[in-house]
Parts: sequence; C-alpha cells; structure tokens
Amino acid sequence: MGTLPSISEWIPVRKNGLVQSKHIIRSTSVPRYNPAEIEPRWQRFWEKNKSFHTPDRVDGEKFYVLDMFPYPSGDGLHVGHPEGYTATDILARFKRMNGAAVLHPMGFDAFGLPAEEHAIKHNIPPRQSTEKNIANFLRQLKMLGFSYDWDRQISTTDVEYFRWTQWIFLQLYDTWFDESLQKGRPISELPIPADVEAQGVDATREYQDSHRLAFEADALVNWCPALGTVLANEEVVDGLSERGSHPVQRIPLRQWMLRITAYADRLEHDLEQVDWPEGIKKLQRDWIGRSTGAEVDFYAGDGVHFGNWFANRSQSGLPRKLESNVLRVYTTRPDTLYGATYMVIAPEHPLVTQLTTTAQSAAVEAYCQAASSKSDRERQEDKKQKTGVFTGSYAINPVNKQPIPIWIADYVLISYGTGAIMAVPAHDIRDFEFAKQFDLPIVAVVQPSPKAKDIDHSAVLAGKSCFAGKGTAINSGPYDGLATEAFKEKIIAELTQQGIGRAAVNYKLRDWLFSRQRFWGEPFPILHELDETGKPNGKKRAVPESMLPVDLPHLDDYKPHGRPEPPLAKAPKEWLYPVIDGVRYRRETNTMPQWAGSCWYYLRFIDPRNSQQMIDPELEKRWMPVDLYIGGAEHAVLHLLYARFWHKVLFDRGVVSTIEPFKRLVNQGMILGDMEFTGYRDSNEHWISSEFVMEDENHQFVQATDRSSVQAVKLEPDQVEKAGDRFHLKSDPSIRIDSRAHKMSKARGNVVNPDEIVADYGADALRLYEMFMGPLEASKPWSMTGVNGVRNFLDRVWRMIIDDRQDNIALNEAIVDREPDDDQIHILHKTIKAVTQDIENLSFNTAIARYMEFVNFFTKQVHRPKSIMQQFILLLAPMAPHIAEELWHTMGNPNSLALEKWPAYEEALTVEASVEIPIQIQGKIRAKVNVNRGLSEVELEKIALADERIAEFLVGKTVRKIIIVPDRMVNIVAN
RNA sequence: GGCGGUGUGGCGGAAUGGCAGACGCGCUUGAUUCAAAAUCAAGUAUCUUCGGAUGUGCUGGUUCGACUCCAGUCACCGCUACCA
Repeated sequence: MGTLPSISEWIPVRKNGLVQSKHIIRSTSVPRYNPAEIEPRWQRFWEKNKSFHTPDRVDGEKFYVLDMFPYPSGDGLHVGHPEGYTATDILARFKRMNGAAVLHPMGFDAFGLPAEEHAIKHNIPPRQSTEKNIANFLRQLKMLGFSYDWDRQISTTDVEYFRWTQWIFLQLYDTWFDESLQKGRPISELPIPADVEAQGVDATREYQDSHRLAFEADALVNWCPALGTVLANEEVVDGLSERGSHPVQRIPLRQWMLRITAYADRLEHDLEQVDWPEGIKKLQRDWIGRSTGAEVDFYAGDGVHFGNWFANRSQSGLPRKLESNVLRVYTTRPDTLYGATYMVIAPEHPLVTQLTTTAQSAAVEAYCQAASSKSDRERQEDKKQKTGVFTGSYAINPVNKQPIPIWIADYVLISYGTGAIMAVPAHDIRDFEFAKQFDLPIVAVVQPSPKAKDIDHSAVLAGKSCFAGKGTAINSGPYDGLATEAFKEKIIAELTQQGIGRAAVNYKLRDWLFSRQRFWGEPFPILHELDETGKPNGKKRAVPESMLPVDLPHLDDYKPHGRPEPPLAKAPKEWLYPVIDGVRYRRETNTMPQWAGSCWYYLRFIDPRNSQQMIDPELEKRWMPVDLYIGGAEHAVLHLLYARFWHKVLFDRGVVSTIEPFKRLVNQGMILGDMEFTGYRDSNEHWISSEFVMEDENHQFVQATDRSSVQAVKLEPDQVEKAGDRFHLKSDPSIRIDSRAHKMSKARGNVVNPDEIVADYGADALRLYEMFMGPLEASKPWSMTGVNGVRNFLDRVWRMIIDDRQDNIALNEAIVDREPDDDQIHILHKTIKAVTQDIENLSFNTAIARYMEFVNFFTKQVHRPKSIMQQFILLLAPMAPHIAEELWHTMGNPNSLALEKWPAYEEALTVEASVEIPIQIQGKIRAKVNVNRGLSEVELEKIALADERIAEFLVGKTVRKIIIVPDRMVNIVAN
C-alpha cells in the first residue's frame, strides 16, 4: 500500500468521543469499517437487483407495513423521520427473512401551503419546488438504506394520483347516508318524499344535493386574510393559523363540506376492532364527543298562547319544521329541567332579531357585533368573565310553566347542538358563573348523595354552590326523589309524549370543511352550470369520470389577494369554462385541503400504476388491511379520523373490503435536542436561581419578583453539579440551574441534520442509534456521544470478523471453520431468542443490547466459529443492513442476505445448565448458591437450609415458612 | 380547568410481583505508545465501624417478597380547552 497515505493522517481525531472533523476520509482498500464506502455500494446493489421488490404472489403470510408518508419540506429530513422509518424497515426486513410477503412502500404528501408560499415568494411554480424537495427527500431516504419498493413511489401531487383522489370525491358526492341502515348508498337510491317530487326536477335535485356526503353549505368559516384561505377548525390554534400564526376571522362563506358526522357512530364504535394505543383511541372518542340527552322545545312567543301551543303539541307531536316562536335546546341533563331559570342563545342564533325587544335592541346589536368580530382567541381571553346581554324576551319552561328570561351569550356556541341552551345554574358550572355575573336566580333541583364528600351540601341546596354530578331530584314537582338516571329516562318519555321533546344524540365532531382557497391542491371535479348571461344558475354536476383528472392550470400569478376568491378564478378561460354537451359551465375553483391526498394513499400503494381503477379489488383483498402503521402522535386525531371516514365510505360503496384501514398503529416518540443546562443572569450579570425565573406572555424570561428581564445562558456540564434532584452552579450552589432537553427547533439551534450524521458516522450507525436511544414510543433526547457509542459498537462488530491490521480485506484469524463449544452455542441461541422476540415486540433498544452482549462475549473468544458468526450477521441485518451485507459477502456468501432465512433457536439451548439462586431471609438476600437447573422445591429447600451463612442467620430463630420458586429464588420466613 | 404520559446512578435506559441499575455513554485506573487518538483490561448508586445498612419522586397499603399491584400526593412533559 506504499502509495497510500498512512492511516493516522487521514483518520479524523475523535476527542471527547466526538468526531471533530466534518469530513472523514478513509482509504478504501484498508480494511477498516468504512460506511462511506460500503453503504452507497450496497444501496446501489439493492436498487439494481430490485432486492425489495414486492412479491406479486402472496402464498403464506402477508405483511403490509406502512410509514406515515412525509410532507417534503424544503428543510429536508429531520432526525425524527428516520426513527419511525427505521422501525418499519426493521420489521419489513425481519418479516422478509421469515418468509412473509412484504409490502413496504413510501411516498410524499406534497400538496399544501408551504410549497405555495414558497412559490409566491420566489415566483417558482409550486410543482417545480415540490419536485426539487421530493428529489432531496428521496436522496436522503435512499442514503439511509430503507428497503422500500421504490417502484411504488407516489406523490399526492402526481396527476395520475390525484385523478383518483378526485374520483373518490365523486364517490362522496354520489353518496348519501342511510340512517336506518347506517350505511352510505348511491344518491340514485335516495327516496324522494312525494311533496318534494311534486315540486319538480329542481326541487328533487336540491333535495338530493342536501343529502350528499359532499355538499355545499354556508358556513361560518375561519378566514385567514394573510394566508388567503379558509381554515378548518383544527388548523386554527388560539385564534391564529396553525401555519404562520396569522390572525383568523369568522365570516360566513359558501363552502364544500363532507358529512363526516353521519359516520360518527361507526367511527367511534369500530375503534373497538383496531389494535391501537388506548390513548389514541380515547383521543378519537373524545374528538367525536358523542353525548346523549334530549332536545326540548321552549315556547318563546306571546305568553297568552302558550296553553294552546302546548295542547296542540300533545296532539301533533314534534313538528318536522320548528315554529318560528319556539326555541329548541339540547341538554344532557333533562332531569334538571325544573332548575332551568333562564335560557341562552348564541349570538349567531337565527332568532336573535325576533326575540330582541325594542328596548334591548341597541345593546343586543352591539353585543352581537362585538362577538362576531372577536376571534376565538379573544373570546377565550374573556373566558373567566362571562359576557352576555338580555334579549328582553321570555320563554316558558314547559315543566313548571314559569316564564324565564332569554339571554344572548357567546359561551353558547352556534355550531353545537341547537345553538341554544336551557341554563341550569345550580348544576352547570358555566351557567352558574353566568348567573352569578348577571344575578339570575339559582334553584337547586339535584341533591347530591349524602355520602359524597368534598361537597358543601347546604351551599348547593341554597344555590350558593354549583353541583354538576348525579343525585336525587328535589324541587321537581312529581319527580322529586328520583335518581338522576331514572329521571332522565322518565322525563324523556313524557316530553316525547307531550310532543315537546325527544331523546337526542350530539357530537362534538363537526362536518368537515373541505374547500380551500388556494392553488396548490386537488381541483374539485365539479362544474357549475351557467345561464345565458354567464352567471351560475345554481345547478352543478360532477365532471364525468372519463374526463378525469382535472389538472391544475398554469397561472402567471399565484398570489392571494386578500379576498376569499380562490386563485383558480384567475385560470385561463379554456380551463375555467368547459362546455359539455353544449352546456357551458364554470369549474369549481376551490381546491381540496392537504388531508385529501393522505386519506387514501395506503390503498394506492397496493396498486400504484393502475390506470383503469383506483385499485384492483383482487389486490386490495390480498394486502389490506395495513398490518402495522407507524407515525407521529400529531396525527392521532385528524389524519387518522379522516382516513377512516373515507375508508368507510369506500367500504359502503364496495371499493374496499375491510371496515378499518389500519389494523395496528404505533406512535413513535418525539426526538428532542441534546440535554441542555440553562442558567439565568440579570442585567448586572448576576446569576439568578432558576426558581425565580419565569416565562412571560411573549416567551421572554423574566424575574418572577419584579418581571425584569433575565438572560438565559447555556452552561457546559462541568459548570454544574447535582445535589438531590436539582442541579446547581458549581461555583455557587445557591444558584439553581434548569436541565432538560428541548424540542428541536431552528430558533433554538439544536436541530440535528441526518446528512451530517450519515457523513460522520454512517447510515447504519444512525439507524442503530435511533433504535438504541430508548423505547420507540417514548420521547427521548438526542445525544451525539450516544451516536458515537453505537458507531464504536459497529467498529467492534467489524473487527470481530475482519482483520483490520491486514493490508487487504481478510477474515480475522479468530474466525475458524470448526464446531462451536457449548458456551458459544448457548450464547448464540440465547441471542437469537432474545433478538427475535424483541423485534417482534418492537423493543429494538433491548435487541441491540443483546447484540452488544454477543459481541462482548465473542471478541473475547480466541476461536469464533464461522457458522455462529454467520448467524449473528443475519440477526444484525434488519437493523444495520449495510454492514451485515458486507460481512456476509466477505464471509464468502455470493448472494444478498435480504432473503436469507432468519436464524432459528432451540429453547433447550437458550438456558444454561446451572443457575445461581439467591437465598433470602425475610426478603433480604443473605446468600447465593449455584445449583443445577430444574431442581425440585424439596431439593432447593435442603440446599438453602444447609448453607453455612443461612444457618448463621437462623440461629435462635424459628423457621415459619419457606417460599420457593424453582430456578429463581428461595425465601425463608423466620423470627 | 380537563385528558393523557413520565418520574430508576452524572446521562440515555434494563428489569413475566422474585438477585434493582442489563446494555450503552461519561468518568477513574492500568496496558500499549516517544506522545496522543484508537484499541485492550479492570472499576464506577450512596453510606459504612467493612459485619452490613440504605436506595427506583413522596406518603401509606396489599404481599413471604413491590421499580412493578392498590389508594393518595407532588413534579415535569404533551394534548385539549366554555361541546350544554
């Protein structure tokens, strides 16, 4: 190797365990472990040989393992991404080696705001920047050696992909929900009431339109002028847009909605069938927020006519269309009807004007005006102080016939229930606060159980304290003495009979606001018919399937203009005004939200290039459901709920065969930045102990005492010291120091870039480290020295097999072709068993610990049997595939190990012949003995009592009892 | 306020109710080296009168035996926020 530079000049210096040089250069012919050389080589090999091609046939077990596909941002991959991706990759490789047919695809969720913002800022079409970002993501993903079947790669922005997103939208448009069957059915099967039919074709069409799962409605929407779009409730955080934190206003606008509420019950119920973390299921249940109770009608017209109205109702029952002088409320506590001392309607309630008396009109108008201009955030800030205004009108409580005042307040939401409530201040905390505020009467009608502690019973009965629990009815006329549940049942039955109420179910879940006023999203395949003057006449139709996809037109200008008119309205005339069968239309110019594409991508992966169908039903049956789905908990509710909703509609329409798409779900935890110590100093550079520092509203650090600002200072580990469970300054122990790991963020400057880790340590080291950090589901701090640790382990694996002191690659002289001894066989089988079970349980950190134990053992062995080394390499392959392939190859195997058979173990060989047994007295270990495995209780007892030390301890004591767990321990109870 | 999660060495973390701290990082000592780095070996919870004693956020309980189960409590993290 004479011409090569000596190694020492080229190998970077590792100081304090960390790579100091950014650029590791290693000679390629020197047989050191060199991931920079072997990793790209094996990646090319896999790609060229299509090693991870999805099998066309599934004979035995199938395994569909899926990652939540990423949004390809301009920043590239974050270290959080490879965590879940490595976990699924390990499973995919493991299952392949176990003979399963594996589907393991990857793609990109590439529609969305950032690309469009970028387009506007740099005047580059979004498609162009998206493609660039995807290329970068692809490079990064491939550099990590994931075994995806790249032939199945899709992006939601591919025209051939969103063609089918549009197709699914048309299925939603063509479907109505049959309540009695709890099933979505074709709109052509919707029964049309005779009176509607009698009104003609247009009325029938309107009736149909109002029943479709995809429908247009006037909605109070979250309009964000800065982003130039309407946002879903979920995309608004604290009254600001989730993305960019711009203010959001509520304005009424005609929008496309998806009737997800129709599926609320099924979405909730079917959670029972999936293997998901209980926490996520609960989040979904809470989000759906099913509650049961009653709707009750309150007469709010002229008091003299109440008697007539009431009598009529018991004849006619609940009317199909509510009279204009009746307020309908929803309550979960119809048993508290006697305690309803006033009513509240939302500021947006349709009866506001009608119910407002002349005397109150100025105050009411001012209040409603203020409420509408208030963002949700501002409303929240007032939360402690309830606001409201009296309408001047009264309604009549139908049970006790008392007139009660009707108020308007923004603590009642127009979007939930009926937008009106009966207020029972004695038993609802919000009503109680409001009643206190405005001095409204409080009448207790539920007596808490006398057994209930922590309740001031007399205060509750006096209306001085609020009690929201269950109890016994009082002040409730004929119902006095009834328990809450029995009361509810009884009164609902009676209200129903009287025609003034009925049982009702409500959901927190709202219909899904599905349109966005942006360019970079799927166009709606909907056409609005134009009249002779070129104006929409209100009729609309679906784009015929044969004319899909509806591609995005080219625009010269993507900028939003601050009005809720979508950018597509500026599209060229040829695109905007198609003519079909001689009829001129205007295209729908809204686009779909980013969620749309991710709602069904798991289906397209099964049949990604099908130009005839969204998915071949045979393939769908073969691969669905997704067996394991791994992703971040941030998608716990929305993505998973939306995808499940679409899936159920597709199921109803016969497109898919399973009722749930994702059988098993696992959330990987968040990866935080490296542990940091933070001290604080005031403006005079004096240290301030951290318990006196707080964060103010603007996230600035201030002194708790006088709110003067303090400076956060990052400290080195050797400047701090631990005492008890706190850290303090070494130089001044009275100064407490904050120690914790923070979420990675550009602002904090603690973001770790996978490119750098791969360059410095290799992809296998990155993969292994991310799995070794801790349990997959836990959030855990990054540590550079930890990465270095697993890299050292890989170096040790390499040296266990390769002789790195030779000039050329050669096996370590300890590698021999001979029969292993008993200890070696035992270690091997123990390792196989542990690693196999750990991988199956997704407990990768402990599996890696088992690898390390194996390597620690065998590097001390003078003879390392080849057969055993080969088995170990196979065990290592799912986690660190590149080094495993290289070692496998070096040991003389011509083929990739990707489809080699996973090592098997023999149970009998996993245990040692002898076992050390602790002998306890009163639960404290007093001695240990080495005995043969499998001794009986009698034998163990004999051995324990015969032990010298034990005998010593038992002097003067009586043995009361001896507990023996064979092969584990002996506990002697004596006194 | 509500819901969920987590508390174990200097750090990340292991432990079917049965030897707490596997494995790794860091640190200490030694070998090797002209010297580093790398490597290899040994050690590394606390206190100790060297017999032991004490230790899994805290207080109780169940048990022969509790990091593990139960009740209460504190702290931190995450999500959520007037849903009648």
